[in-house]
Amino acid sequence: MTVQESGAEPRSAGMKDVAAAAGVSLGTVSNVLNRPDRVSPATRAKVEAAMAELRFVRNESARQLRAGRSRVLAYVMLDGSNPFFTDVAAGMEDAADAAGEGDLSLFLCNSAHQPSREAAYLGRLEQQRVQGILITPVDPDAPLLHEIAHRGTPVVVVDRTPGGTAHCSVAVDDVYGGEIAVRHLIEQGHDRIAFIGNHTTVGQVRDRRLGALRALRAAGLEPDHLVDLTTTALTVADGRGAGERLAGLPASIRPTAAFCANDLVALGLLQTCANLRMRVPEDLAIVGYDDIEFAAAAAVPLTSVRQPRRRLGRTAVELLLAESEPGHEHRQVVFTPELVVRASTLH
Amino acid sequence: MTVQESGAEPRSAGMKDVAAAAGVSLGTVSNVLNRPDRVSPATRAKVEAAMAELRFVRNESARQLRAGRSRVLAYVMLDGSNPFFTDVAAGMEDAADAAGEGDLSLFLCNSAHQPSREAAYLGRLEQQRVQGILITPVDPDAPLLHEIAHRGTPVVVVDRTPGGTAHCSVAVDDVYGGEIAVRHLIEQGHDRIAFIGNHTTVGQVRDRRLGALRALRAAGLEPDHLVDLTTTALTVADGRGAGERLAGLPASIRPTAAFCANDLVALGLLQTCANLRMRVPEDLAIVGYDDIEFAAAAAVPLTSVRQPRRRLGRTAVELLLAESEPGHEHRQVVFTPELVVRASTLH
DNA sequence: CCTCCGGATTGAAAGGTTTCACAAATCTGG
DNA sequence: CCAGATTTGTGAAACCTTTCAATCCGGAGG
Repeated sequence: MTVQESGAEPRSAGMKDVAAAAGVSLGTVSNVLNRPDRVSPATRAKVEAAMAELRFVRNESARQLRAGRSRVLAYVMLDGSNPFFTDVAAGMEDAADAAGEGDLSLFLCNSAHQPSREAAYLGRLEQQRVQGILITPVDPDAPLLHEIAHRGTPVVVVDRTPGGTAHCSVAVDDVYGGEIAVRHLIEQGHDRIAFIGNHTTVGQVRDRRLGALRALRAAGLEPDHLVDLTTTALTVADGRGAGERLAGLPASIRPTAAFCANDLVALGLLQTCANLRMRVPEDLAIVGYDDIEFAAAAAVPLTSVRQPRRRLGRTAVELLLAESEPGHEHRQVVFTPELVVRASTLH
Repeated sequence: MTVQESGAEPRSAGMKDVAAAAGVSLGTVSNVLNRPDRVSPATRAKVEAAMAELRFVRNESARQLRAGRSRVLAYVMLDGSNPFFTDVAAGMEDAADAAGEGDLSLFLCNSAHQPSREAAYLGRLEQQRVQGILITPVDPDAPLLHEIAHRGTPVVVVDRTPGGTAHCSVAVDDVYGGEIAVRHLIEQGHDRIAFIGNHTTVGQVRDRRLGALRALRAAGLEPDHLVDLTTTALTVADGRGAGERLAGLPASIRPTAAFCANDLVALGLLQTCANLRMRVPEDLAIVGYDDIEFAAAAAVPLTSVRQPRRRLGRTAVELLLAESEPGHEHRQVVFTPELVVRASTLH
């Protein structure tokens, strides 16, 4: 009963072949695929048998060509090895699964901070006529994003607040996040606090620092109670380096607490403390940012500012899907972060 | 000079429109795109101007339809939030960039351990006629993979060793990895060693444990010098739990060292030690597996078995691209892991 | 002046699916 | 047994690009 025994695959079978094998017309095969209820059970069975026999695989390119748009969403992530972004992506997957009824896939693209790679992905995605692009861009104000949106592919900016209102976006209130972190430290009795991060280069970090200053002001402390330890990036190594500089300060002016621009930095700092026998939180209290899984898993569990990562991702997808609705207006959604207090700040 | 001012985009321009606008034939536009040297500078300029004017975006679906194959690779990853896999993916990106001359993109799909999601992605990718699929499967012996490969889409299995020789694969020698880990512990004077992991359910973990036993045997120790603390998965929480069980053992039989099936478990164990005031490595030496970035960044930097993660990814892509060569034979590449010794095992 | 040549351009076919107006077959109820 | 409604099935057009054989043209060589 098998149809062929030769080893070499004939060029893969299309609907035309299926139609011929089943003795029906092309249109009927299409109906079996797309509107099974419009076709009698008997013919449907015949067609399905033929499809199995011929190992028919639907040709997505042809479908898309006809349809004009694909059923694919893509997230161009800034850094695939940062747990923060993978969690955001997980939220997107959930939303895509839920919304698409199995008919919507999410592809991930990692720009790894490289503008050229980001541009290459964007170009490919646009040519692919994807249903929409989610992106945490290297540069939130790059004109390419506007162009793409303007040419008709919906774009949602994630975890960045683009200057204008040209796209939908989701973000977290970083000023507030900085504020609650430092307010907590002040409440714990600290009044000389290190800020560790690259606030001169990254907008997010600048905002967190502004929040820190606001908390000081609210407590009646001068801005110089915030001691800047500037890093070049936000890696564990940067945290270690900052820790050494911190330890090198004379005890009279050394901060008793540190607010780190992200958890990686905080973990690096924590490691230096362990090396130098500084006790956490007794000698130095530490607050991180992001509340990645490893923050809770550290030797001294880290107090951290939690961002609703999965929620961020889910919302981004929802905004994206809403773009196709008739009278769509771009929305800027801002979430509020939350302080998670753990041992690194509690005596 | 602009062509239209109305707000609504007319359905996006195709090559036909460009040809009309430039006053040339369709074929010429195609030549400008694909074989620019075959076209005179003058006409090329005209055509390029028209493309810019009309905001022409090439339609990838139509290209693919004609070409029969796309220039996309995809990695279906088992767990997007495990740094191990994101590093493997980074290696793949490098290789794809290098090999494709900007003409090959890698998309990431996260199955998150869910067979249904994995199957959905595989179906979509096959229908998309991607150039090849890289996958760390939920179940390495699932028949679906064979079917796909058999229907003509190249498949490379990553970090798993499928039973047969039906695909190319890249993996790491887990038996050897287990062996060097435990040999190291033995050399440090330990002779009662805990093994922490889910070796009954995961092939990789089973192999690591086999290696551990082999090291014991080589040192003339009985297998019962390995104390199994079985976990349900390999998370930080599992590590914490195992740590508590370990601490609960009577001192007379309590192991003085632990070999953890991955770094997450080791980090969890380390945290419990910190809580319970067990010193590492004095009271308990710890070896992890994978050497993720956080292993080095832990409060007590972890000794760990390093897998060549990026190399794994690069090689996988190379194997995949080699599949299209004429007389291709499937290859099983196995890498050798390497022990990275840090403070968690050194007095 | 004619032929031939090579570079530039053209036109048509092909690739696999979806859609839609339409034909055929079957059923409803009078 | 018939008109009309309903259910099934058909055929052709359309989607946009690439490819390739064929045509066109100006110029070189005879």
